[in-house]
Amino acid sequence: MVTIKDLAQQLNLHHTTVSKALRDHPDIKKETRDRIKALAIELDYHPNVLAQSFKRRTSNTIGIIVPNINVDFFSTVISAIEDVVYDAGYTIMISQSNENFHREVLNAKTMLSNQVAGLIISVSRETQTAPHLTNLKNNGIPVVCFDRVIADVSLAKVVVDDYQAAFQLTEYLIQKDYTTIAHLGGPNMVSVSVDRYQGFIDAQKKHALPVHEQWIKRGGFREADGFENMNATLSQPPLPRAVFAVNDQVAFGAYGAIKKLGLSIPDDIAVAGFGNLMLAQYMDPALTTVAQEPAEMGRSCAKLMLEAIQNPVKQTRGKTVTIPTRLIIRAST
Amino acid sequence: MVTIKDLAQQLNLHHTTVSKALRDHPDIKKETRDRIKALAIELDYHPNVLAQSFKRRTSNTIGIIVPNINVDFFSTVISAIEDVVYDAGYTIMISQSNENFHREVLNAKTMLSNQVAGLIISVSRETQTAPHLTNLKNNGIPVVCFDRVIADVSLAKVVVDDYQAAFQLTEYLIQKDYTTIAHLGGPNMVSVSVDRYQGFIDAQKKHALPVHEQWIKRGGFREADGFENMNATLSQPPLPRAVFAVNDQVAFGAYGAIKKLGLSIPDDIAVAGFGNLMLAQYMDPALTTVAQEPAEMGRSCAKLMLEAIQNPVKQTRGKTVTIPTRLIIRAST
DNA sequence: ATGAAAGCGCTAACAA
DNA sequence: TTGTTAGCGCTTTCAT
Repeated sequence: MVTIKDLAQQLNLHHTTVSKALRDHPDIKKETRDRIKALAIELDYHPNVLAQSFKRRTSNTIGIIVPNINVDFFSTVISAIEDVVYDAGYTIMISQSNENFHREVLNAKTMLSNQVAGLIISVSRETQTAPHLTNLKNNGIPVVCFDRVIADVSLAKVVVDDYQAAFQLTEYLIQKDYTTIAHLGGPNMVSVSVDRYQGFIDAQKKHALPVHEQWIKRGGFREADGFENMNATLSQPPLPRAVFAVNDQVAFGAYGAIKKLGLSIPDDIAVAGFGNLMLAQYMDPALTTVAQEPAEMGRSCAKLMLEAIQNPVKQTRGKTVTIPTRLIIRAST
Repeated sequence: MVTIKDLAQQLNLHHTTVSKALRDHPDIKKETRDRIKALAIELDYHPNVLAQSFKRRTSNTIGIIVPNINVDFFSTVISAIEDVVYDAGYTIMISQSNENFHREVLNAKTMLSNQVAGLIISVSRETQTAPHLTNLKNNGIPVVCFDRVIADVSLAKVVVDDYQAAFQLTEYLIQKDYTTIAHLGGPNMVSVSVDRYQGFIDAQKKHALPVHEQWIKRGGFREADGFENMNATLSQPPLPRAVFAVNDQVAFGAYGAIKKLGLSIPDDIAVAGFGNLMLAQYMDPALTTVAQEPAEMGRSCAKLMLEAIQNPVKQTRGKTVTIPTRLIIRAST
């Protein structure tokens, strides 16, 4: 690998001169600068970014931690983040928590050790406190949480208004005359589960509908969880007229359980999800759901991060951006 | 951020002693080592990985370049890579070429500048030569290509036998008595397009079926490309009895075009894809396709890379790993 | 306009 | 067993 010293030697200059020239420092006169740059190209010089970052005590890398890359929502967010930060000269470093708090803490440590310029994270379902994140903040590294967030005022956040979206969706169901509605919820302590659940409850209260405990289930975010919980619901009459699932995967699981009994969607039981996975439109029947605009979330995360990096003082403390959702009505309701 | 010098000072030791102790160097006696480690934990010391990598002249980062993270196939591969290399102490740095050769070259340069320990790449559809990759090789950085590869003997590769899989799928169609088969192909110069096409052709030749030029289309990898090319095929009678699409997305586009005319799949025209996206099983009718085992590909890429890093001499030059495929027969044929 | 000196945090070779 | 010296490639400050 050719270094600035190699360039300097060949041109009988000092390496500091070369360093300045390559960065267009006004000290160096145009002619010298041109000679240096020409040789740099000729010898295929690449700056050692590690050395630069080391010296600057911060890198051009933005860390991202998600439960799993291989989830449409997360990969779309990440893709959008990369698109934006790339244009600003940053690269992204990714790790997966695999929904494991301990691993998430290790990931955060690695990000710190790697002197990332900032961290964008959607926390694992086990994560309930944020010392590993505030630790980064305390070391001057801005943190942006998205989607699944932690209630900590010092962290910037990009979220959808899960409560509002769930409220709106539930009202729509009620207005369609589905007055008995079951809920297939997510894990207890995850912010999105809680907020969607609360929106669901409050919409029913607003319309003076009784909430039936036996129609409220909790579980995971996966198809299998939806299948299992829907089976449980179906085995305890009376049956609800509609089901609101915490996300689309869970709704797909519910489809399986309902169809297995030979019941019709939506004639016997209507189903609504949350997230608008690509699959949702192709299901039979197509699934009513809430679009979350993950690309928009990613862009917001990236912008917020770049802002925080450029503004290390105020660091957009606790700033929260809410991305609008869209109710998408399809044949399943 | 606390450094080894801080630790050294507090313990009245030299920082090199601390450095050795933290790395369990046998020079340092157990008692001193324990004192040092205890203080390191107490002060929440984190090694500056950038400084370490800078010194070692290589990082613990493995670069990944893909056309787009937000494609189920790629995100699954990446997820598997991360799982494997994480256990070996590596992190991953990702960038997207967005199917653009120029950007891919820049990405590769960035990876080089960042002193990545290795690069794993699936090339853009515009990429036909590999100087940017051999350049990395020449700088001692191992390169592993996967799925979409470049014919260059010096690069390690992880692929599926696209030719063989397409051949097998085509034979299956023929054996089902679909004797007139159209092809919705991918871009001209991409390895997977070419190989799948050739398998398709050769299987027909083997069974002495004539190949009709008007049933061979070329295009992109997206749903819209499939829709467009299928429309073109449908507008020029006679119609084929079956269609083999270069991938599942293109097959989905074909579904749209066929259904729009009120034709039935598979009664009027059978459809087969390639890739086994999650969607494929949910389509109506469920899509016959070829499973590619992306997670398996990812694990192979990671293993090959770790091997190459540990073995910088032979560097697994041009070694090729072929991942088996599975023909998945569903209702669309 | 250019050069010299110093140092970022760490490790390796050598000295005590 | 511990300490000293030197240097990775780069940038910043100060001298020439």
